[in-house]
Amino acid sequence: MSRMSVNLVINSNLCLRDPAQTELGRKIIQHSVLLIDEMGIDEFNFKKLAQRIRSTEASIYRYFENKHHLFVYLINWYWEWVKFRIEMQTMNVLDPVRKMKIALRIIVDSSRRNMETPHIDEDVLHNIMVREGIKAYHSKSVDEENKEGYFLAYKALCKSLADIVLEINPQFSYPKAFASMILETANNNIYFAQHLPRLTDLRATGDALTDKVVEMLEHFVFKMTKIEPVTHPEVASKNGVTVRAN
Amino acid sequence: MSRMSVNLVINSNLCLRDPAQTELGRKIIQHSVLLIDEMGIDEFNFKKLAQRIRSTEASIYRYFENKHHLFVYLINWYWEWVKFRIEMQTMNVLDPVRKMKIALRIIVDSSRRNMETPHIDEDVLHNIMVREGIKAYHSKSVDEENKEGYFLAYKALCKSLADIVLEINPQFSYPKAFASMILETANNNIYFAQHLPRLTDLRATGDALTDKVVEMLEHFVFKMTKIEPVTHPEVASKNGVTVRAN
DNA sequence: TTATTATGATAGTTTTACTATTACACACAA
DNA sequence: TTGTGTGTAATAGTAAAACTATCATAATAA
Repeated sequence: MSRMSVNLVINSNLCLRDPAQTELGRKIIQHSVLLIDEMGIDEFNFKKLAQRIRSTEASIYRYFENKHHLFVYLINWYWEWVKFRIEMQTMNVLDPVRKMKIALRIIVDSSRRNMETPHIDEDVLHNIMVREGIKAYHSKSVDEENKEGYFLAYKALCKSLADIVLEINPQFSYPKAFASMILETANNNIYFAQHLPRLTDLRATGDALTDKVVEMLEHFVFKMTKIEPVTHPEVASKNGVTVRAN
Repeated sequence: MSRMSVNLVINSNLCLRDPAQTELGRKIIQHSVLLIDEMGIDEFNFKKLAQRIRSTEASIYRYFENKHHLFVYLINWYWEWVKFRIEMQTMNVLDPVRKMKIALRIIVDSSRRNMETPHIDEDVLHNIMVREGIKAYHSKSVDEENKEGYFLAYKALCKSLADIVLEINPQFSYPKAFASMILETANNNIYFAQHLPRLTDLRATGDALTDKVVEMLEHFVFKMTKIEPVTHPEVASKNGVTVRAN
């Protein structure tokens, strides 16, 4: 099987010149991912990045207005990548429940068995997303940035997931809020398990953690959308639940 | 009815000297809340705060090591305040469902009908929490800060909520993950409704939005914890759900 | 060839995030 | 009274961050 090499299209407002087109641009992307993972977005700056890739601050500023734009570019790339994988892998799947399971695994997992972009380490980018991705769209300047279309990829991803929810249960009342909740909860529980374990029930690391997060999200999704049969009728009856045919 | 004036105890590691004890300290807290709300935490700095309160940078540095500590102090104060209100208002409530409803309203709403701390505008602090609160615990330095106990208030709040979940359904598999999800979802959906409406289904502002968020969270909680009777058996049967006595 | 583009080298500015020192007002204690 | 401690202000200064500007040069396209 040959390796695919896919070029995701990222909102061109986010960069002054397309970094995917040049050697230096790709180096900027590649090493900014690695550096931000190493030191966090707060410590990261263009001077350190320039030193790392043996270029200059001025050259980097020719690609990105500032580090926030570069950061949002990376987060956007991540969202596009997740959306792309979900679309690819659910393309010919008819059963919405199977579709949802596939989507959930992709959302939680960064494993790159099926795709490769040479200059981006998707696993490392996933780490950044889990730890600090939320900062891309929580700031005083959201509204302006939103107008520039910086968050279109996330909104599209949310819509994809919401659509699967509606396929499972067309009567579901809050498909978009539920979809965004699942997306955030996926990242949060990885983060909490790693750093603030009192905020989650999941105790594991690496692939085992991935599996547990997926399992939990499936439990939430299928309980909320009422696909799973009620497995504990004794609890249900204790709480006064009654189910009757119409 | 007389006004209560409650002094919440905040982790003393977060400040160099207790700002609640002095005139300048209280001014720092009061106006940092207002300034951060106005300009966002990124634009905010001690120089601007010093100018606003007609003091000096050096004086503010005697209370807080840096602006991140001040920020986490404020977020901590918020968590303590929410926790305090939940404890007060559910103290003599036996029914866990009523308890949950009270807790959810407090989590979503910042209305200060029942409490007052003269130098803190709780509504404005709630705005900050909704927009940027998440930044308090998403950084490269979480682990060190967690060791210093900076997030104890949030963990305690999460536990309170998880305990109510378990009171409603002692068999529930993920009480803590569910509690943290609800806490995050409350803030996120207010934020999304205001700034990224494609990420939620709720369309409203002000008190009407508060009501809708509470309604949605109740729907999520009671559907997940299986307290509400199944109201749409036709959907259930369509999805092949069967309920049988043991 | 000439013109254009991409990058590098260098230098400079402004703002941020601090640190250090001194002084002074005020309370309270000996 | 003197002395001690506390809280605040004033001032000055440093190091790094976040840019901006200019010029040289190498590669490349017309």
